[in-house]
Amino acid sequence: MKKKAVVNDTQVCQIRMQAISDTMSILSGKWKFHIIGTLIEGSKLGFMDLLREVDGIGTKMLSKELQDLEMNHLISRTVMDTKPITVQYSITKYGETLAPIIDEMAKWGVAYRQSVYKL
Amino acid sequence: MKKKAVVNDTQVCQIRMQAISDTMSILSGKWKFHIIGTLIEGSKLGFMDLLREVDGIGTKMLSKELQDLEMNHLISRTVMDTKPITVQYSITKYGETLAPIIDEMAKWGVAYRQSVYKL
DNA sequence: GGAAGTGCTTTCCTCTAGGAAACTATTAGC
DNA sequence: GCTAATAGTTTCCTAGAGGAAAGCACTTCC
Repeated sequence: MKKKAVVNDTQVCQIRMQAISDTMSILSGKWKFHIIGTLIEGSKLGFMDLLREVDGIGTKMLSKELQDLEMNHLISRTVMDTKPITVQYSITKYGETLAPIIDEMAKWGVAYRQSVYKL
Repeated sequence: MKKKAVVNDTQVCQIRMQAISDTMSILSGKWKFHIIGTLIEGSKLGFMDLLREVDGIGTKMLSKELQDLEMNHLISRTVMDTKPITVQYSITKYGETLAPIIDEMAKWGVAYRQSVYKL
């Protein structure tokens, strides 16, 4: 008989692992953290604004990632009735709940840089 | 003249974004969070233990991810002088500093599940 | 009337992350 | 001698992530 997993074999762990997988799949990809981070800083931004703010991203990726995030209710898209049509993207209340994760990651990243510098 | 980015154009933001990128690149991939999470729970584990605990991972991925993590000083590898040679993997003090990030992600994932359930 | 700005979508391409399976090497037990 | 467990490495394959560039629809300025 095959040995069974022990450490992770409690319900709490299973749920935790599942939760982490969920979070990762929602925030997967190279750009979502940057987009969300940018939208948290500057609340209302247009497509072109984001294209300029998020360094290196292209139109296809931005468009796709924005759709993903909107589908998950993390950001909201509002078409404005302006002369050349404009769109405003902003974080939802729900999206703002990601701030603690982003903060922790930023904190850790900064500490990492410092620890590497010291070596 | 091309319009310039505004929101992210402060030093604080640049550093934050860089820090987030660093963190993401170190924790990139499908498995690192699971491996680290597992090692935080059950401090000392062998290769085969991890293979059983981290559900779905294969030998190649596990081997590669462990090397990555060791290179970044997040885990330590100790070869034991036993009859069939065994290896012990465990988190370093430094690796433990990731716990807050993992906790936040787990918390958020759990909340996400609940919010989806309510809709 | 043409350039330039808005907000995308679509096509085409490449690169790599990740999985399956086979293989190495060593030791212990039956 | 065969099986099983230890800890990996190597090879082969593919699905998908992501980039570059072009196209599309609309408007406004000069």
